[in-house]
Amino acid sequence: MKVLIVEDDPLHRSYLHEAVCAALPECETVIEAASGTTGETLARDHKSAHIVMDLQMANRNGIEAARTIWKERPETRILFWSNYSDEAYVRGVSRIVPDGAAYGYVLKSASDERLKLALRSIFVENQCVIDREVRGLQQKSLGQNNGFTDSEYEILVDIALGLTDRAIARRRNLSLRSVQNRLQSLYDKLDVYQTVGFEQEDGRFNLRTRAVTIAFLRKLLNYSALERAEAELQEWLAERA
Amino acid sequence: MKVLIVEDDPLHRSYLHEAVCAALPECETVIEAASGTTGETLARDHKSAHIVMDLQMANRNGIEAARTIWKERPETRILFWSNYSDEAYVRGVSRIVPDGAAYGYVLKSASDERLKLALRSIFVENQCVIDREVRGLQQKSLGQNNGFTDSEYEILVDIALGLTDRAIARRRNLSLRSVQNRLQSLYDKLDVYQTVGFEQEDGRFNLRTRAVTIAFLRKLLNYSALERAEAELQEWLAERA
DNA sequence: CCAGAAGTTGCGGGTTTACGCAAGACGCGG
DNA sequence: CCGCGTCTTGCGTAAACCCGCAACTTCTGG
Repeated sequence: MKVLIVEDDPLHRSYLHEAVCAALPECETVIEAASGTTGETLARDHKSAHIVMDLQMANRNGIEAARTIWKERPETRILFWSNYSDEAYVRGVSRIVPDGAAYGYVLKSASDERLKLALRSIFVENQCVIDREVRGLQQKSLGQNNGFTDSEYEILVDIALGLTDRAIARRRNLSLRSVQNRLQSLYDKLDVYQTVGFEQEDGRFNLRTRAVTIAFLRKLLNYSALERAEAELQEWLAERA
Repeated sequence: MKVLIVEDDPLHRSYLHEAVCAALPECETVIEAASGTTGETLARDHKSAHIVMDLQMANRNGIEAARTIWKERPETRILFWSNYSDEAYVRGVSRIVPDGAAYGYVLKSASDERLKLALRSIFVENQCVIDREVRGLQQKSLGQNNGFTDSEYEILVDIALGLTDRAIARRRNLSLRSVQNRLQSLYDKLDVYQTVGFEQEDGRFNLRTRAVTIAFLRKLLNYSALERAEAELQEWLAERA
């Protein structure tokens, strides 16, 4: 077995290296990549079938890298190893995993034991392993009791990018009013309407920007999600030139 | 000499521990804290004069912790050791450092050598050491050729929080129009006006939200800056009840 | 002391947002 | 086939936002 490690931080990388060797005696080669892009090319060159991938890396982040890798060979098994369980990451990952693929999501705060178990489960048993905490988020966002529907999430991203209502309407093929409807339900769910003291006066927030902020604070959005969304936007803009 | 290490990540913490011991043979005790809050209390209990502090930690981030520590004993020497050199962090730090205090800012990507040098410079020689890259940012933001003035940065934060023009006016004791002036100069500097294809049509951005997004993408803002700003806002709201 | 730069305010008007109201469109179990 | 809930869309309005124009207040260097 050959395992590819994609991880920014040299400390974490060497820790992972050891963990892999300890958990998988049948693994005879470990390759390391220090960035998303080199991870992609190494995966291609070595036809890697077993990858451990950090999310949040400096250049190209883990989700991007995983997407291109999975696009080329969807049966690749990837274990995501991340510091955070932001809903933005969880959504990002579950959006790109090909159906039937085995993957895992383990937090860096997990114990050695847990990490090793996850390594064996995915790479040997070909089974999905998703951290309890992350799992919770998934449930919540899929079962839409408190979570956001895809259309709400989509429009959240759109306003976060700074698009006008009209621009969103064009992009998503909707009428202006529909865009605004979706916005309203987003505002409802995000609970943007805290009238905020300001004594007796009106003193409301600017709903649009406030929604983005709250989403950020609740980790529905984060830097990497924004970055990806911005890239998609630029792409979309380019192809209608 | 006694050194206090405040750092989330166990790997980084033990790495730091070793680095401190190697660089400072005169250091007989090393104390470790795994979060900002325990860092604060340990600093108080031990009257720590030498601290190495991570920024971005899960609960209370490094800037908060440093602020309360410096408030109690401004002559404390703190070396910030961070993954990123976001302008938001740099601004955050330089906003709270007491004048005359010795402090340092070293990136985690720096070599062992550089880290050890910084440790000696600050803790033994009582000298400021700021990473080249970070220094560049400081220059740029202070010498305001391309950078932002304080008032522009302030208003950036205010709209990022989702305040309305009127609310900002009240908070900063300005007229509505002045707020809007500052907004305009912010928009100029952030270069929000890329009309963006959309064929012949108007299709502009929503300037307000777009400004926030661009600031995020350029790391003028980041999660921890937002978090702090939000806390300050709530505080301000509370004290006018 | 004055000219000029920089920042603050008021006024006015064009545009964008937020949202109530109401008419259709679509899906789905009975 | 009908009724009902969930989207979508249009219309209209009040508020918020963006910003040009122009009068004032500080400041600052000469």
